[in-house]
Amino acid sequence: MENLNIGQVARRAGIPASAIRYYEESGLLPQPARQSGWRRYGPEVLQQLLVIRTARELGFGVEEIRVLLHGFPSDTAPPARWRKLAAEKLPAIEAVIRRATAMKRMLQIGLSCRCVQIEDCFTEDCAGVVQEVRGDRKALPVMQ
Amino acid sequence: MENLNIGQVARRAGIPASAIRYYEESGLLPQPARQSGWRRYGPEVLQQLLVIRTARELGFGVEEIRVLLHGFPSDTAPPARWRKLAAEKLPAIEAVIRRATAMKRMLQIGLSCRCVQIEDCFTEDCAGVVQEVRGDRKALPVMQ
DNA sequence: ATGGGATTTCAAGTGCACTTGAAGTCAATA
DNA sequence: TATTGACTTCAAGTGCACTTGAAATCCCAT
Repeated sequence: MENLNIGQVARRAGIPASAIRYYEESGLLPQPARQSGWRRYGPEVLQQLLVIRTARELGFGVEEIRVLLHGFPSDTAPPARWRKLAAEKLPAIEAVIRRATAMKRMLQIGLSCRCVQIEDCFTEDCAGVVQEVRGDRKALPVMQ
Repeated sequence: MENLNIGQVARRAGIPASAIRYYEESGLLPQPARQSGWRRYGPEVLQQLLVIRTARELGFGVEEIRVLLHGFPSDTAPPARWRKLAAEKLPAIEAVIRRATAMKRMLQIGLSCRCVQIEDCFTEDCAGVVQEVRGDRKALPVMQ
């Protein structure tokens, strides 16, 4: 009642069991207790999977998440981990926010477009929208 | 002087020539003029690639971008395309913005964490941060 | 006219994040 | 006790977005 097997965890977390095993294999999740071979999870795994899912949906790779959770020397206290992670990741996250906001504006500006052909959107009335939205031409750190 | 071959386009757009060919093959870019086999591009391709790159960096898939640019019946005027795209994509983009903003706050909250072990961040002082940041547990449309 | 670099096509390879399949084991129910 | 469904491992497969390699062709400078 207190412990869950992988199927129950999968259902509650909204993540396939196969992905949970993959996360464990990738070092994102600690190895759970076993009962005659079956994985038994405590409730904290749901919180951990929530963190993992949030980070994945934001575009963090599995390896990056591993570093966040377990990639520091074990004597590194959480505050130091958070500082390092924040220093590394805040710029990328802010770039994501900027670009998504830009894309949103692009769509909204498109709503008032009066072009006759879609090609015109690149050369006429809508021209400048992309530039306006994304002034730079330089590569942005693709957070993917 | 007015027309560019693929290498020059690649350099100016910051996109590998191989990717430009791939975009053409995928129907994102129209087939350019040819001079004895070589692709010759007009300057508008840079604008088009800028749109493509912006969309890609925001997480749109190649197929989605194809639909935006060329996936409508040819008698569909741009305003209708924009409306359809906005209706379909604004929610996803807004979700990205919400989650990225949440992740940013999570990192910032982490900066004031006083946990002794990283596991504590899931159970003690930092607890609730993820929930606070990502109230729901339901699947969000993963925009990748 | 010749060598070097840019380009062509086509097929195959890559990396990530999983997913699927096979063959076997375990737990709960009839 | 027998079946059914959930679970196990391990290897292989998948989908996306490109990238790389090979062999041929083309442009330009010497």
